[in-house]
Amino acid sequence: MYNIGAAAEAAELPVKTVRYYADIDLVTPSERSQAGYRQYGEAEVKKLIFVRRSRTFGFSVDECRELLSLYQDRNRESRQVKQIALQRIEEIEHKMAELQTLHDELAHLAETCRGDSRPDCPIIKSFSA
Amino acid sequence: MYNIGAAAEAAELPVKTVRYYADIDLVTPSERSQAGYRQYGEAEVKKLIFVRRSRTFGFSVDECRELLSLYQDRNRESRQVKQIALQRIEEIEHKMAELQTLHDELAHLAETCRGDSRPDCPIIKSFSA
DNA sequence: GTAAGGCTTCCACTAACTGGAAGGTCAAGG
DNA sequence: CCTTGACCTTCCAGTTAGTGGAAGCCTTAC
Repeated sequence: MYNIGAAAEAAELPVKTVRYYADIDLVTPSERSQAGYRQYGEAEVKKLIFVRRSRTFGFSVDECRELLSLYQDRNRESRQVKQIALQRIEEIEHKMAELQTLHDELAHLAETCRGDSRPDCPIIKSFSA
Repeated sequence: MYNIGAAAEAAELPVKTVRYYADIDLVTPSERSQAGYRQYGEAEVKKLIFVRRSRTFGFSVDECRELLSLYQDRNRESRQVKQIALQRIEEIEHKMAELQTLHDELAHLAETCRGDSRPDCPIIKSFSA
């Protein structure tokens, strides 16, 4: 069992955020200690990690709720799970393509910058033209 | 010259957001029409697109301001431009790796779902275990 | 010339945190 | 046993980045 601090560290999230997720019933601790401390198990930590990754890429908290439910709702039809997953995958692929573009733009910028003190990155011209 | 609606469409951003960016002086229209309409040139539209891409991947508005200034501030030292760019590239690569993980998780989920009405995606077990 | 659609400002609201105060808990050291 | 420091609690206020809607002006098309 993890206290909130340990769970937050394991999931690479701020403690405040983990507490917030508990408040909104997105990822709730499996129990409370006598003193009222939130206690998280391995499964909850995995959920937190999954949520962090999903949030990082623009899925709203409500979408995360839906994605999480893919894993949790055993009554959901397999077909429906598959459909939602495929839809999200498409979005992710679009995001990846854009991220690649952003990456390439910055890489090109970095490359063409000579790294010395001359303030004449060629890309500046191409952009402001 | 683009009116705000055309600029927003070209940049794939909501009109409201473009207006907001003007309000906070992130991307300002190059001029106003007699009637007070915001007028955007090609350069501003490119900036809007750049901002949208950057925002999509977790750069804050203030970070976008910095990234934009890489393109605009001709007095900035090339070395400094390069350093900021390289730093952001590292972040982007990290984001891409996580996005890939998320993608693979969902792809695996979709694959292992049989697509019929049986609610027994194997990944559910692996997750909740 | 009037109706539709786009533009303006302003103000209120939302989502998703984030910071800080006031105070309880727990393990370690003196 | 007691205290000190790190960690936990709730509650409330503030922030960021939009977003929705009202009231009203502008432009184009029939």
